[in-house]
Amino acid sequence: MSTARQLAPATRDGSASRRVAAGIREAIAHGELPPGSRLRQEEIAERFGASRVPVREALKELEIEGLVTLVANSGAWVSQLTMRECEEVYQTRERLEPLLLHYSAPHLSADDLDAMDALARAMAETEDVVEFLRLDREFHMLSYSGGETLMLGDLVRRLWNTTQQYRRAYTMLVDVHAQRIVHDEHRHIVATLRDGDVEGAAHTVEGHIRRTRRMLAAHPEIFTPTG
Amino acid sequence: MSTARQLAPATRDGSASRRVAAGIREAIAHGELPPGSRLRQEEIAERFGASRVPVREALKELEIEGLVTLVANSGAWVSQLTMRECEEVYQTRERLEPLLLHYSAPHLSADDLDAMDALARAMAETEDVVEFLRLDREFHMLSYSGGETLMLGDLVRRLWNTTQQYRRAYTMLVDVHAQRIVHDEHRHIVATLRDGDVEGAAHTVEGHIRRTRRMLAAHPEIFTPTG
DNA sequence: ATCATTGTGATTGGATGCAATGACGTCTAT
DNA sequence: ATAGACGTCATTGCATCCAATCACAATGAT
Repeated sequence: MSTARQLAPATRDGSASRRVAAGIREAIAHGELPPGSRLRQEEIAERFGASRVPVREALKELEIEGLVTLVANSGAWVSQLTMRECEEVYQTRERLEPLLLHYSAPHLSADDLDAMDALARAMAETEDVVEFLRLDREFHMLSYSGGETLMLGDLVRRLWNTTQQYRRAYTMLVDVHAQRIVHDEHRHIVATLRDGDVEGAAHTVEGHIRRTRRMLAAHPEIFTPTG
Repeated sequence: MSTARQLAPATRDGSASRRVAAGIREAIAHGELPPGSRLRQEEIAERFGASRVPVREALKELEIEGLVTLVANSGAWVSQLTMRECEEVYQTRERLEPLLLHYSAPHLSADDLDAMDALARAMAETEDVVEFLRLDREFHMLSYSGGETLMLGDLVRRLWNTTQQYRRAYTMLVDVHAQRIVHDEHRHIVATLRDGDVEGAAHTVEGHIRRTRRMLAAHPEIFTPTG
């Protein structure tokens, strides 16, 4: 009956809920679904050409990840972070990302480092906030791509996802060109990694995150009322 | 028709999947479901007096937590950790638990510290491995109970859950009385917390976890073939 | 006029049913 | 005898269906 269902023709490969979750995740990341947005099961189901069952599983998945807040018999909303909570995520990142870099660094190829360098350069030149954020994320994720970890990699990705909104809000607030120090840090990370100085790179990453945390803390207006 | 269903009489408060997840979690923690066990949806559904829908949501939840491994069109198994993966979890704990203690410590009451002391003493006296593990967990969780965190507390609890099996296997392997150093560390944690030396306590916790990690690494026979 | 109350509609939670996939055993051909 | 192909069965994935709960508005009482 439904035409939308025909577009997703019975793949039955167990990927429906995963596809829905990925779609919602992306919509949140892109700012299409800002924090506090209501998520109606039926609406989502229609959008992705699925029934409500995989949608519910996707929402569950996103809830555990912290991206979505579920209330029984009431509904689902895109999670909002207070400033305090955002700082918690950043402090967690400060501890985990240096560790993840230790896992990843030994397996990064020269090509990977070149690509990181290119991303850092592109960031310094772009004017577009969205592009800036995309490149930044890609830079760091590439630096972590060598680590074949059980959960650490996924965990860090989740932490990035939950704070993406506030990073965007902040970046849109300040001048992109005022972020010169970001580029210096990125170049320094690549340089130390080239030298095989993993500890140094990890230290820079930690400082990089800490500095960003403090920048965010200086702009409480980004956050929800109860900051 | 099913009698089991009558025992869970239509609470409809959205807690079915959560109850199922909690039940499976506990069964895994208690060793009733060892790593590698197959989890059949229908079987679980009957056991908890629910239909397969909440069971699937529970399995999804446990998969994200890392306790269960889901394979599309095939089934669900209790996750197995290699030694390398277990070490990753422990390294993650080494970084996160000191941070969590920083959140918690300022809100711990004198009563909490007394209770921790009592738990540490009880641990030193028990002969039972299961009791030993229960007390150990309670001791640490109590030390973290003051932290009103968004995700850090849950995260740490999850990390404990995924490695519980291997802690038990290790504890059963060695003599309980050989763990004197554990008790010293626990007393030291309580003492430093009483002094208000959070940094010192955090440092001890970090060392405590690191030492345990190395103890586990010395017993590769605990782990699954691909260690 | 304000507050409590009741009823209606929208939306979620959970149960059942059916199609599809995968595993396993059996049969056949070389 | 062994390897490959086929068919059956158990089990999962998803859609549909029904009941319970909640939000909100309209009504009535103080």
